[in-house]
Amino acid sequence: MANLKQQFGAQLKLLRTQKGITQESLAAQTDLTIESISNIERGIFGPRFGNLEKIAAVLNVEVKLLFDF
Amino acid sequence: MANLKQQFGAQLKLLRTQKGITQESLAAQTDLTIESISNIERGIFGPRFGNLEKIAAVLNVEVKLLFDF
DNA sequence: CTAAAAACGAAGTTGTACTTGGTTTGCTAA
DNA sequence: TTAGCAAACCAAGTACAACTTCGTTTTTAG
Repeated sequence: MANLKQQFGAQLKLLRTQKGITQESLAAQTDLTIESISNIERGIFGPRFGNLEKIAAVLNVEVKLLFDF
Repeated sequence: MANLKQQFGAQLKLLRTQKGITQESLAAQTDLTIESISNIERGIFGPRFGNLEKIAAVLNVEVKLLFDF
């Protein structure tokens, strides 16, 4: 896989779906839009540190797991 | 420790010093300024994904190790 | 003692994360 | 078929945190 954003996005999608959470639900709980979640998962852009923290919290995983690929 | 930026910064400083690399050298190799490296290590701000990738490459570590705390 | 390394502050710039609005596709089931 | 949900996708604009620049001070190491 090409770059870090794409690898991160794929890992996020994997963890999110494993937990049975929709993009819409994740978006609501992180104060992001569903489009932003979609863009992050597709590797269009990577989240800022503040949002990275929020995402990990909602998924109830350590941040490093999001980079474990 | 308070937030993700601070934890990340501390981990970066630890890994950098362990490898005997100066902030100036890391800055040069990542195309960042020494002040930016300093700010990242002190938790003032977190790096963007592109720079995160560069930093890990210079330190010759996987990105997840920078979040391993 | 000294020189290098790094902290610190303030103020400005810029890249990109993020939004908004809308369309489209894929899936599942009634 | 149709309805409805989840998510991909696209273009264009905004916002803000990352990043810079310049200068000074403090800490650390030799």
